[in-house]
This record gives sequence, C-alpha cells and structure tokens, in this order.
Amino acid sequence: MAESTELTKNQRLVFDALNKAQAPLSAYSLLDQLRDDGFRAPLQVYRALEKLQQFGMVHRLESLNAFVACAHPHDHRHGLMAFAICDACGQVTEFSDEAIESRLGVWARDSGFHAEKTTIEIRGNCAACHTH
Amino acid sequence: MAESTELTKNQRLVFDALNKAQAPLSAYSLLDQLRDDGFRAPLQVYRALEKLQQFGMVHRLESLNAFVACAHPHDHRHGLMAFAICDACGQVTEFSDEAIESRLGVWARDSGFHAEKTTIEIRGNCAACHTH
DNA sequence: AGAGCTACGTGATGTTATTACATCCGTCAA
DNA sequence: TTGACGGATGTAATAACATCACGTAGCTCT
Repeated sequence: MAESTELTKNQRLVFDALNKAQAPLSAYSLLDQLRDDGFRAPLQVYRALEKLQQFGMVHRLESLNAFVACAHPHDHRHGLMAFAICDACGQVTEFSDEAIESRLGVWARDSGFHAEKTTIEIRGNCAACHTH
Repeated sequence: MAESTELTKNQRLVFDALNKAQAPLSAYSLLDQLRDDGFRAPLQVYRALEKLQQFGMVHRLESLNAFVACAHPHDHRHGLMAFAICDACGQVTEFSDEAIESRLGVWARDSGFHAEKTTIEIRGNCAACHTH
C-alpha cells in the first residue's frame, strides 16, 4: 500500500536511478543508464517520469530539461517548491518559502489568474563552488 | 546611441517579430517567419536572441522553450521578473514583486548560494480564459 | 468470454539547440 | 596602407530533447 510498492518496474528503475544520481539527469541519460535493464526507447523513460511527477516523487527542472528525485522521501504532498541549481557542481537544493507562495497567491487573486503549476529555479553557484 | 539603433539587422528582425506576436514564439517559428527576410538557419535566430536577452529586451520562457519581448519597452534594466503564462490563449503577463525578490535574497544569503539568474513562471489560465 | 483500463514495446518522426568552420566588415595600431 | 583583431554573419551537419502512431500484454469487472 505504500506508494513505493505501487510503482511499476519501469517507474521503479527510473526512480532508483534518479535517487542514486548526484545531479539532475536528462531523459536520455536515464535511458542510457537503463539499457541494461531492458530500456530501448525514450518513451519508456518519459512515461515513467510522467507518472513519477504525478506522484510528486520526481521534479522536472525546466531550465535544465532534466529531472531530480524529490528531496522529501516520505512526504510528496508539498506545496510550491523552489530549486537552487549550482551550475558548477550540478547540485540541486530544494526549498519552499511560505512568504513567496503567499505573495504569488495574492498576485493571482488580484489578477484573476488561475495557477496550475509554478516553477521557481535559481541558477548560480552553491556556497562550496562559489568559494572554491 | 539609443539601444534600438544599436541593433544589427538580424537582431532587429527578431525583436520586431517578437513585438508583433501575441504570444511567445519558439526559435523555429521565428525562423519560419523570417525566411522572407533572408533567414536560413536556426543559428541566425539563436544568435540574435542571445544578444537581445543580454540587452534585457527579450526573455526566455523556460517552461515553454520560447521567447517574448520584454513588457517594459523603455526600461530594460529591471530586477527579478515573474511570468504568468495562460495555457489557453498563450498570453504572458510579466510582473515583479519586491517581497519575493527579497525572500529569495534572504534564502541565498542564508545558504551561501550565489544566484546568477532566477526563473519564475506560473502556468495556468488567465482571468478571461478561466471564466470562458 | 468480452469490454475497458493501464502499462508496455517499438519505430518513426517532430522539435529544440549546438558545433564546426568559413566569410565579411569595421576599427585601430604599426 | 596594410594587416591584425573582434564582432557579426552564413551554412551544413549534428546533437539533444520530446512525441506520435500503432500494436501488444495483463488486469479487473461483469
């Protein structure tokens, strides 16, 4: 009944690969990694990623065209997430901020915009890489 | 001396096309529109877009892989911008919010992250399309 | 058994972005 | 004047990312 046991084989393979990775992976690098497990076509990866995103277990990084496992292993029911992506080492930090979410909510209310999905991505250098 | 007169022919063609458009345009739809003006290859579009982005005259929408002219015709020296993108009509609303910028600044300071570029994009439906 | 649903396999294709290399042209110093 | 240099351009090829179209397999419910 736990969500992890509900995953299909392909979904589990993709999710495990993302969890082991130290940085975001593109769909095609996932495909390459999973060839030994029987993956042959991009669609196998994209279909698994789509489900994992629906489950909140994987996030897509729009500015990278790549994917990361969610940083919150046991609670995928979260609100707005922001991502800080280090362009030097590839590390991604996932965080949320109530004030930001609230401000965006105010803006949406005022403008009548009905938000479905919000992307916040910060590109730059993490503390370790910045002081190298 | 005005920035508009500093544009090269290709940059001006791309910028004008984006200004006339009612919605974001992909690099390849720009290319198609500009074939009569002598454009033959994607790189001509990408090179112009790169410069226009440096000038702050054009923004890239990461979640769409597309580009829009900046909404502030005379002042391209702005801070963090957020974009609300209507998935129904394609309209993009550009706005900024001091509080959000400030919160992200606090987060960066606390975590030691050095931000180079921040993307905020809200996908959903605008007021007009939501009440259709 | 058969309908309906979800996942899967596969090939072809569509879309977005970059690499590599050659050329053209204006500026500026020797 | 010449030639070195930088910035912009032209072109072909390729790489990287994503989807379409079609068929199959397993499962559940009746």
